[in-house]
Amino acid sequence: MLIPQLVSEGLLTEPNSAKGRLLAASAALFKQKGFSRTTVRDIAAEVGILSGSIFHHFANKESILRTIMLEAIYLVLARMKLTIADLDSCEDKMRALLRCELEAIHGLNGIGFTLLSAEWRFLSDESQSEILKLRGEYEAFHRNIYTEAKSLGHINVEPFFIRHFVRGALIETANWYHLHGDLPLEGLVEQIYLTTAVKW
Amino acid sequence: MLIPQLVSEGLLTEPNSAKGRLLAASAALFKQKGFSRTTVRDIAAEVGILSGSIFHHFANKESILRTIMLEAIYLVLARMKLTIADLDSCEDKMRALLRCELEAIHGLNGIGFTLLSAEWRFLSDESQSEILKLRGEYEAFHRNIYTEAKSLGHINVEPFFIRHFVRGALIETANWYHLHGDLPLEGLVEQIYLTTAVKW
DNA sequence: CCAAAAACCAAGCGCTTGCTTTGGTGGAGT
DNA sequence: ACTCCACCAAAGCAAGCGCTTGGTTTTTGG
Repeated sequence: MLIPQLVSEGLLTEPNSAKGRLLAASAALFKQKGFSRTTVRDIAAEVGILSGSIFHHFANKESILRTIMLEAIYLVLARMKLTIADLDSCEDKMRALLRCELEAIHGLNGIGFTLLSAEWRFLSDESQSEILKLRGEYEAFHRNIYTEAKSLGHINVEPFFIRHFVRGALIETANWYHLHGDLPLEGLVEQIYLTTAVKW
Repeated sequence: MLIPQLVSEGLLTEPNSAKGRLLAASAALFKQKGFSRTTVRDIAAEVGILSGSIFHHFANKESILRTIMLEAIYLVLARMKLTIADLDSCEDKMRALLRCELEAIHGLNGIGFTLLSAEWRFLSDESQSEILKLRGEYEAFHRNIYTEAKSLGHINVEPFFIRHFVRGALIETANWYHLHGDLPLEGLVEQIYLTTAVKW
Protein backbone atom coordinates (compact mmCIF):
# COMPACT_ATOMS: atom_id res chain seq x y z
CA MET A 1 0.00 0.00 0.00
CA LEU A 2 0.96 3.60 -0.50
CA ILE A 3 0.07 5.01 2.89
CA PRO A 4 2.31 2.80 5.04
CA GLN A 5 5.20 3.63 2.75
CA LEU A 6 4.62 7.37 3.16
CA VAL A 7 4.32 6.85 6.91
CA SER A 8 7.70 5.14 7.01
CA GLU A 9 9.15 8.03 5.02
CA GLY A 10 7.97 10.36 7.75
CA LEU A 11 5.62 12.27 5.45
CA LEU A 12 2.39 10.97 6.95
CA THR A 13 1.33 10.34 10.55
CA GLU A 14 0.43 6.74 11.37
CA PRO A 15 -3.39 6.84 11.17
CA ASN A 16 -3.92 4.51 14.12
CA SER A 17 -1.71 6.42 16.52
CA ALA A 18 -3.15 8.87 19.01
CA LYS A 19 -1.86 11.73 16.92
CA GLY A 20 -3.30 10.20 13.78
CA ARG A 21 -6.74 9.84 15.30
CA LEU A 22 -6.51 13.41 16.50
CA LEU A 23 -5.74 14.54 12.95
CA ALA A 24 -8.61 12.58 11.46
CA ALA A 25 -11.11 13.84 14.01
CA SER A 26 -9.90 17.42 13.59
CA ALA A 27 -10.15 17.22 9.82
CA ALA A 28 -13.70 15.93 10.06
CA LEU A 29 -14.71 18.74 12.38
CA PHE A 30 -12.89 21.38 10.37
CA LYS A 31 -14.73 20.28 7.27
CA GLN A 32 -18.06 20.15 9.05
CA LYS A 33 -17.94 23.39 11.02
CA GLY A 34 -14.91 25.21 9.68
CA PHE A 35 -11.64 25.80 11.48
CA SER A 36 -12.58 28.86 13.48
CA ARG A 37 -15.86 27.43 14.72
CA THR A 38 -14.23 24.22 15.85
CA THR A 39 -12.88 24.47 19.39
CA VAL A 40 -10.13 22.38 20.88
CA ARG A 41 -12.79 21.10 23.26
CA ASP A 42 -14.80 19.85 20.29
CA ILE A 43 -11.79 17.99 18.97
CA ALA A 44 -10.92 16.51 22.34
CA ALA A 45 -14.47 15.33 22.88
CA GLU A 46 -14.48 13.66 19.47
CA VAL A 47 -11.49 11.46 20.34
CA GLY A 48 -12.43 11.05 23.97
CA ILE A 49 -9.76 13.06 25.79
CA LEU A 50 -9.69 16.44 27.48
CA SER A 51 -8.86 19.62 25.64
CA GLY A 52 -5.56 20.21 27.35
CA SER A 53 -4.21 16.86 26.25
CA ILE A 54 -4.24 17.97 22.65
CA PHE A 55 -1.27 20.20 23.31
CA HIS A 56 0.87 17.24 24.13
CA HIS A 57 0.70 16.37 20.41
CA PHE A 58 0.52 19.79 18.80
CA ALA A 59 2.01 23.13 19.72
CA ASN A 60 -1.23 24.96 18.97
CA LYS A 61 -4.52 24.64 17.17
CA GLU A 62 -3.18 26.06 13.94
CA SER A 63 -0.47 23.43 13.68
CA ILE A 64 -3.20 20.78 13.59
CA LEU A 65 -4.65 22.37 10.48
CA ARG A 66 -1.19 22.85 9.03
CA THR A 67 -0.33 19.17 9.50
CA ILE A 68 -3.62 18.06 7.97
CA MET A 69 -2.99 20.18 4.90
CA LEU A 70 0.65 19.19 4.48
CA GLU A 71 -0.14 15.50 4.69
CA ALA A 72 -3.04 15.92 2.27
CA ILE A 73 -0.69 17.33 -0.36
CA TYR A 74 1.96 14.69 0.27
CA LEU A 75 -0.66 12.03 -0.27
CA VAL A 76 -2.24 13.46 -3.40
CA LEU A 77 1.17 14.13 -4.94
CA ALA A 78 2.23 10.55 -4.35
CA ARG A 79 -1.04 9.24 -5.72
CA MET A 80 -0.77 11.37 -8.84
CA LYS A 81 2.71 10.15 -9.65
CA LEU A 82 1.67 6.57 -9.02
CA THR A 83 -1.39 6.83 -11.26
CA ILE A 84 0.48 8.32 -14.17
CA ALA A 85 3.53 6.09 -13.89
CA ASP A 86 2.25 3.34 -16.17
CA LEU A 87 0.29 5.44 -18.67
CA ASP A 88 1.59 6.33 -22.10
CA SER A 89 -1.04 8.29 -24.02
CA CYS A 90 -1.44 11.93 -23.16
CA GLU A 91 -5.24 11.68 -23.22
CA ASP A 92 -5.15 8.90 -20.68
CA LYS A 93 -2.90 10.95 -18.45
CA MET A 94 -5.22 13.93 -18.63
CA ARG A 95 -8.20 11.81 -17.68
CA ALA A 96 -6.23 10.12 -14.93
CA LEU A 97 -5.21 13.43 -13.41
CA LEU A 98 -8.77 14.73 -13.60
CA ARG A 99 -9.95 11.64 -11.81
CA CYS A 100 -7.15 11.85 -9.28
CA GLU A 101 -7.98 15.44 -8.36
CA LEU A 102 -11.70 14.72 -8.22
CA GLU A 103 -11.09 11.81 -5.89
CA ALA A 104 -9.07 14.06 -3.62
CA ILE A 105 -11.71 16.78 -3.70
CA HIS A 106 -14.44 14.34 -2.80
CA GLY A 107 -12.60 12.86 0.09
CA LEU A 108 -11.51 9.49 -1.21
CA ASN A 109 -8.02 10.02 0.25
CA GLY A 110 -9.25 11.57 3.46
CA ILE A 111 -10.80 14.97 3.88
CA GLY A 112 -7.65 17.05 4.17
CA PHE A 113 -7.59 18.08 0.54
CA THR A 114 -10.95 19.82 0.78
CA LEU A 115 -9.70 21.97 3.60
CA LEU A 116 -6.81 23.22 1.49
CA SER A 117 -8.93 25.71 -0.41
CA ALA A 118 -11.58 26.38 2.21
CA GLU A 119 -9.53 27.04 5.35
CA TRP A 120 -6.43 28.44 3.73
CA ARG A 121 -6.70 31.83 5.37
CA PHE A 122 -6.54 30.51 8.90
CA LEU A 123 -2.93 29.47 8.55
CA SER A 124 -0.10 31.69 9.69
CA ASP A 125 1.96 33.41 7.03
CA GLU A 126 4.79 30.94 7.50
CA SER A 127 2.53 27.94 7.15
CA GLN A 128 0.91 29.44 4.09
CA SER A 129 4.18 29.88 2.25
CA GLU A 130 5.28 26.42 3.31
CA ILE A 131 2.21 24.92 1.69
CA LEU A 132 2.40 27.29 -1.26
CA LYS A 133 5.67 25.68 -2.22
CA LEU A 134 4.18 22.20 -2.31
CA ARG A 135 1.17 23.52 -4.15
CA GLY A 136 3.51 24.89 -6.80
CA GLU A 137 4.88 21.42 -7.37
CA TYR A 138 1.36 20.08 -7.57
CA GLU A 139 0.21 22.66 -10.08
CA ALA A 140 3.28 22.22 -12.25
CA PHE A 141 2.45 18.55 -12.52
CA HIS A 142 -0.96 19.35 -13.95
CA ARG A 143 0.20 22.15 -16.19
CA ASN A 144 2.90 20.00 -17.73
CA ILE A 145 0.32 17.55 -19.00
CA TYR A 146 -1.63 20.32 -20.67
CA THR A 147 1.56 21.67 -22.21
CA GLU A 148 2.18 18.25 -23.68
CA ALA A 149 -1.42 18.05 -24.86
CA LYS A 150 -1.14 21.42 -26.56
CA SER A 151 2.00 20.41 -28.42
CA LEU A 152 0.20 17.28 -29.61
CA GLY A 153 -2.79 19.30 -30.76
CA HIS A 154 -5.31 17.91 -28.29
CA ILE A 155 -6.18 21.34 -26.98
CA ASN A 156 -5.75 24.79 -28.42
CA VAL A 157 -6.17 27.09 -25.43
CA GLU A 158 -3.11 28.02 -23.42
CA PRO A 159 -2.27 25.46 -20.69
CA PHE A 160 -2.08 28.32 -18.22
CA PHE A 161 -5.76 29.15 -18.72
CA ILE A 162 -6.94 25.59 -19.13
CA ARG A 163 -5.42 24.55 -15.85
CA HIS A 164 -6.91 27.49 -13.98
CA PHE A 165 -10.35 26.90 -15.46
CA VAL A 166 -10.23 23.17 -14.82
CA ARG A 167 -9.10 23.60 -11.24
CA GLY A 168 -11.99 25.95 -10.58
CA ALA A 169 -14.49 23.64 -12.22
CA LEU A 170 -13.23 20.67 -10.23
CA ILE A 171 -13.18 22.44 -6.89
CA GLU A 172 -16.71 23.65 -7.48
CA THR A 173 -17.93 20.07 -7.91
CA ALA A 174 -17.64 19.79 -4.15
CA ASN A 175 -20.71 22.03 -4.00
CA TRP A 176 -23.00 20.11 -6.36
CA TYR A 177 -21.69 16.71 -7.37
CA HIS A 178 -22.28 13.76 -5.09
CA LEU A 179 -20.48 10.47 -5.25
CA HIS A 180 -22.93 7.56 -5.17
CA GLY A 181 -25.40 9.71 -7.11
CA ASP A 182 -26.69 9.09 -10.62
CA LEU A 183 -23.49 10.16 -12.34
CA PRO A 184 -20.45 7.94 -11.71
CA LEU A 185 -17.10 9.60 -11.27
CA GLU A 186 -15.95 8.40 -14.69
CA GLY A 187 -18.90 10.21 -16.23
CA LEU A 188 -18.01 13.46 -14.51
CA VAL A 189 -14.42 13.09 -15.68
CA GLU A 190 -15.64 12.60 -19.23
CA GLN A 191 -17.93 15.63 -19.14
CA ILE A 192 -15.21 17.98 -18.08
CA TYR A 193 -12.76 16.33 -20.41
CA LEU A 194 -15.12 16.98 -23.31
CA THR A 195 -15.70 20.54 -22.20
CA THR A 196 -12.08 21.53 -21.87
CA ALA A 197 -9.72 19.22 -23.65
CA VAL A 198 -11.13 18.20 -26.97
CA LYS A 199 -9.56 19.06 -30.26
CA TRP A 200 -11.72 21.02 -32.66
CA MET B 1 -28.20 55.19 -12.33
CA LEU B 2 -29.13 51.74 -11.18
CA ILE B 3 -28.19 51.93 -7.53
CA PRO B 4 -30.39 54.90 -6.53
CA GLN B 5 -33.31 53.15 -8.16
CA LEU B 6 -32.71 50.00 -6.16
CA VAL B 7 -32.34 52.09 -3.02
CA SER B 8 -35.72 53.70 -3.61
CA GLU B 9 -37.20 50.24 -4.11
CA GLY B 10 -35.96 49.31 -0.66
CA LEU B 11 -33.65 46.58 -1.93
CA LEU B 12 -30.39 48.39 -1.23
CA THR B 13 -29.28 50.54 1.70
CA GLU B 14 -28.35 54.11 0.84
CA PRO B 15 -24.54 53.91 0.65
CA ASN B 16 -23.95 57.30 2.27
CA SER B 17 -26.11 56.65 5.30
CA ALA B 18 -24.61 55.52 8.59
CA LYS B 19 -25.94 52.05 7.98
CA GLY B 20 -24.58 52.03 4.45
CA ARG B 21 -21.09 52.99 5.58
CA LEU B 22 -21.29 50.29 8.22
CA LEU B 23 -22.15 47.73 5.56
CA ALA B 24 -19.32 48.81 3.28
CA ALA B 25 -16.75 48.78 6.06
CA SER B 26 -17.95 45.39 7.28
CA ALA B 27 -17.79 43.92 3.81
CA ALA B 28 -14.24 45.16 3.37
CA LEU B 29 -13.16 43.63 6.67
CA PHE B 30 -15.00 40.37 6.04
CA LYS B 31 -13.24 40.02 2.73
CA GLN B 32 -9.86 40.90 4.17
CA LYS B 33 -9.91 38.84 7.37
CA GLY B 34 -12.94 36.63 7.01
CA PHE B 35 -16.17 36.88 8.98
CA SER B 36 -15.15 35.00 12.08
CA ARG B 37 -11.87 36.83 12.52
CA THR B 38 -13.52 40.21 12.18
CA THR B 39 -14.82 41.53 15.49
CA VAL B 40 -17.54 44.07 16.01
CA ARG B 41 -14.83 46.25 17.54
CA ASP B 42 -12.89 46.08 14.26
CA ILE B 43 -15.94 47.18 12.32
CA ALA B 44 -16.74 50.00 14.70
CA ALA B 45 -13.18 51.29 14.59
CA GLU B 46 -13.25 51.26 10.80
CA VAL B 47 -16.20 53.66 10.66
CA GLY B 48 -15.18 55.62 13.74
CA ILE B 49 -17.80 54.64 16.30
CA LEU B 50 -17.84 52.32 19.30
CA SER B 51 -18.83 48.71 19.07
CA GLY B 52 -22.08 49.11 20.94
CA SER B 53 -23.44 51.59 18.42
CA ILE B 54 -23.47 48.90 15.77
CA PHE B 55 -26.40 47.21 17.45
CA HIS B 56 -28.60 50.18 16.90
CA HIS B 57 -28.47 49.35 13.18
CA PHE B 58 -28.25 45.58 13.24
CA ALA B 59 -29.65 42.99 15.59
CA ASN B 60 -26.41 41.01 15.62
CA LYS B 61 -23.18 40.48 13.75
CA GLU B 62 -24.61 37.80 11.51
CA SER B 63 -27.33 40.07 10.18
CA ILE B 64 -24.62 42.40 8.89
CA LEU B 65 -23.23 39.59 6.76
CA ARG B 66 -26.72 38.57 5.75
CA THR B 67 -27.59 42.07 4.59
CA ILE B 68 -24.35 42.39 2.65
CA MET B 69 -25.04 39.14 0.84
CA LEU B 70 -28.69 39.88 0.11
CA GLU B 71 -27.91 43.29 -1.33
CA ALA B 72 -25.06 41.85 -3.38
CA ILE B 73 -27.45 39.44 -5.07
CA TYR B 74 -30.10 42.09 -5.61
CA LEU B 75 -27.50 44.24 -7.31
CA VAL B 76 -25.98 41.59 -9.52
CA LEU B 77 -29.41 40.32 -10.54
CA ALA B 78 -30.49 43.80 -11.56
CA ARG B 79 -27.24 44.35 -13.43
CA MET B 80 -27.57 41.07 -15.30
CA LYS B 81 -31.07 41.84 -16.49
CA LEU B 82 -30.03 45.33 -17.52
CA THR B 83 -27.03 44.08 -19.49
CA ILE B 84 -28.97 41.48 -21.40
CA ALA B 85 -32.01 43.63 -22.07
CA ASP B 86 -30.82 45.07 -25.36
CA LEU B 87 -28.90 42.09 -26.73
CA ASP B 88 -30.25 39.79 -29.38
CA SER B 89 -27.66 37.19 -30.32
CA CYS B 90 -27.21 34.28 -27.97
CA GLU B 91 -23.43 34.47 -28.20
CA ASP B 92 -23.47 38.10 -27.12
CA LYS B 93 -25.66 37.23 -24.18
CA MET B 94 -23.32 34.46 -23.10
CA ARG B 95 -20.34 36.77 -23.25
CA ALA B 96 -22.26 39.51 -21.46
CA LEU B 97 -23.22 37.19 -18.63
CA LEU B 98 -19.66 35.92 -18.32
CA ARG B 99 -18.46 39.49 -18.08
CA CYS B 100 -21.19 40.41 -15.65
CA GLU B 101 -20.32 37.58 -13.28
CA LEU B 102 -16.61 38.26 -13.55
CA GLU B 103 -17.18 41.92 -12.72
CA ALA B 104 -19.13 40.91 -9.65
CA ILE B 105 -16.49 38.40 -8.60
CA HIS B 106 -13.74 40.96 -8.92
CA GLY B 107 -15.52 43.57 -6.90
CA LEU B 108 -16.68 46.05 -9.54
CA ASN B 109 -20.12 46.22 -7.88
CA GLY B 110 -18.80 46.23 -4.36
CA ILE B 111 -17.23 43.35 -2.54
CA GLY B 112 -20.38 41.64 -1.30
CA PHE B 113 -20.52 39.11 -4.12
CA THR B 114 -17.16 37.61 -3.22
CA LEU B 115 -18.33 36.92 0.28
CA LEU B 116 -21.27 34.89 -1.00
CA SER B 117 -19.19 31.82 -1.69
CA ALA B 118 -16.48 32.32 0.90
CA GLU B 119 -18.44 33.12 4.06
CA TRP B 120 -21.58 31.16 3.30
CA ARG B 121 -21.26 28.84 6.22
CA PHE B 122 -21.32 31.56 8.84
CA LEU B 123 -24.95 32.37 8.17
CA SER B 124 -27.73 30.89 10.23
CA ASP B 125 -29.85 28.20 8.63
CA GLU B 126 -32.69 30.63 8.03
CA SER B 127 -30.44 33.18 6.35
CA GLN B 128 -28.88 30.47 4.25
CA SER B 129 -32.18 29.29 2.84
CA GLU B 130 -33.29 32.88 2.30
CA ILE B 131 -30.26 33.50 0.13
CA LEU B 132 -30.49 30.08 -1.47
CA LYS B 133 -33.79 31.12 -2.98
CA LEU B 134 -32.32 34.22 -4.61
CA ARG B 135 -29.36 32.20 -5.75
CA GLY B 136 -31.72 29.83 -7.48
CA GLU B 137 -33.13 32.70 -9.49
CA TYR B 138 -29.62 33.81 -10.34
CA GLU B 139 -28.51 30.37 -11.47
CA ALA B 140 -31.64 29.84 -13.55
CA PHE B 141 -30.83 33.01 -15.42
CA HIS B 142 -27.44 31.66 -16.43
CA ARG B 143 -28.63 28.16 -17.19
CA ASN B 144 -31.39 29.44 -19.46
CA ILE B 145 -28.84 31.08 -21.72
CA TYR B 146 -26.93 27.83 -22.07
CA THR B 147 -30.14 25.97 -22.79
CA GLU B 148 -30.82 28.40 -25.60
CA ALA B 149 -27.23 28.03 -26.82
CA LYS B 150 -27.52 24.27 -26.86
CA SER B 151 -30.71 24.37 -28.92
CA LEU B 152 -28.96 26.67 -31.38
CA GLY B 153 -25.98 24.32 -31.61
CA HIS B 154 -23.41 26.63 -30.05
CA ILE B 155 -22.50 24.13 -27.38
CA ASN B 156 -22.93 20.38 -27.17
CA VAL B 157 -22.44 19.63 -23.50
CA GLU B 158 -25.44 19.68 -21.21
CA PRO B 159 -26.25 23.19 -19.88
CA PHE B 160 -26.37 21.71 -16.40
CA PHE B 161 -22.72 20.72 -16.56
CA ILE B 162 -21.55 23.74 -18.51
CA ARG B 163 -23.00 26.13 -16.00
CA HIS B 164 -21.46 24.29 -13.05
CA PHE B 165 -18.07 24.16 -14.72
CA VAL B 166 -18.19 27.80 -15.76
CA ARG B 167 -19.22 28.96 -12.34
CA GLY B 168 -16.30 27.13 -10.79
CA ALA B 169 -13.87 28.48 -13.33
CA LEU B 170 -15.10 32.04 -12.81
CA ILE B 171 -15.06 31.91 -9.03
CA GLU B 172 -11.55 30.53 -9.12
CA THR B 173 -10.34 33.56 -11.09
CA ALA B 174 -10.55 35.46 -7.83
CA ASN B 175 -7.46 33.50 -6.77
CA TRP B 176 -5.24 34.17 -9.77
CA TYR B 177 -6.59 36.82 -12.15
CA HIS B 178 -5.97 40.46 -11.40
CA LEU B 179 -7.79 43.35 -12.94
CA HIS B 180 -5.35 45.98 -14.17
CA GLY B 181 -2.90 43.21 -15.04
CA ASP B 182 -1.71 42.23 -18.50
CA LEU B 183 -4.93 40.52 -19.52
CA PRO B 184 -7.96 42.80 -19.85
CA LEU B 185 -11.30 41.52 -18.66
CA GLU B 186 -12.53 41.10 -22.23
CA GLY B 187 -9.60 38.79 -22.89
CA LEU B 188 -10.44 36.64 -19.90
CA VAL B 189 -14.06 36.47 -21.05
CA GLU B 190 -12.94 35.33 -24.47
CA GLN B 191 -10.62 32.65 -23.13
CA ILE B 192 -13.31 31.02 -21.08
CA TYR B 193 -15.82 31.50 -23.84
CA LEU B 194 -13.52 29.62 -26.21
CA THR B 195 -12.88 26.90 -23.68
CA THR B 196 -16.47 26.17 -22.84
CA ALA B 197 -18.88 27.46 -25.41
CA VAL B 198 -17.58 26.88 -28.87
CA LYS B 199 -19.27 24.66 -31.38
CA TRP B 200 -17.14 21.87 -32.76
C1' DC C 1 10.06 -6.57 35.59
C1' DC C 2 10.99 -1.99 35.83
C1' DA C 3 12.32 2.48 34.42
C1' DA C 4 11.65 5.71 30.78
C1' DA C 5 8.65 7.74 27.68
C1' DA C 6 4.29 8.78 26.04
C1' DA C 7 -0.37 9.95 26.91
C1' DC C 8 -3.64 11.98 29.51
C1' DC C 9 -6.27 14.46 33.46
C1' DA C 10 -8.03 18.24 36.44
C1' DA C 11 -8.13 22.84 37.04
C1' DG C 12 -8.04 27.19 35.74
C1' DC C 13 -5.64 31.61 33.88
C1' DG C 14 -5.78 35.52 30.97
C1' DC C 15 -7.97 37.26 27.40
C1' DT C 16 -11.40 38.13 23.65
C1' DT C 17 -15.78 37.62 22.02
C1' DG C 18 -20.69 39.17 20.76
C1' DC C 19 -23.83 41.66 22.86
C1' DT C 20 -26.28 44.77 26.48
C1' DT C 21 -27.28 48.67 29.37
C1' DT C 22 -27.49 53.25 30.50
C1' DG C 23 -27.43 57.83 29.81
C1' DG C 24 -27.10 61.22 26.82
C1' DT C 25 -27.05 64.68 22.32
C1' DG C 26 -28.59 67.01 18.28
C1' DG C 27 -31.83 67.85 14.76
C1' DA C 28 -36.27 67.47 12.40
C1' DG C 29 -41.28 68.02 12.82
C1' DT C 30 -45.34 70.46 14.79
C1' DA D 1 -41.08 75.44 22.81
C1' DC D 2 -41.74 70.77 22.85
C1' DT D 3 -41.63 66.15 21.57
C1' DC D 4 -39.71 62.49 19.40
C1' DC D 5 -36.39 59.65 17.65
C1' DA D 6 -32.27 58.47 15.24
C1' DC D 7 -27.96 58.13 16.79
C1' DC D 8 -23.86 57.54 19.70
C1' DA D 9 -20.33 57.08 23.91
C1' DA D 10 -19.01 54.59 27.80
C1' DA D 11 -18.77 50.81 30.48
C1' DG D 12 -19.38 46.29 31.33
C1' DC D 13 -21.42 41.40 31.37
C1' DA D 14 -21.46 36.42 30.67
C1' DA D 15 -19.57 33.09 28.03
C1' DG D 16 -16.22 30.97 25.61
C1' DC D 17 -11.70 30.77 23.75
C1' DG D 18 -6.73 28.78 23.28
C1' DC D 19 -3.53 27.35 26.08
C1' DT D 20 -0.65 26.29 30.58
C1' DT D 21 0.47 23.85 34.56
C1' DG D 22 1.62 20.09 37.72
C1' DG D 23 0.78 15.78 38.47
C1' DT D 24 -1.06 10.91 37.33
C1' DT D 25 -1.82 6.92 34.51
C1' DT D 26 -0.71 3.94 30.60
C1' DT D 27 2.31 2.02 27.30
C1' DT D 28 6.61 0.50 25.71
C1' DG D 29 11.14 -1.67 25.21
C1' DG D 30 15.35 -3.70 26.99
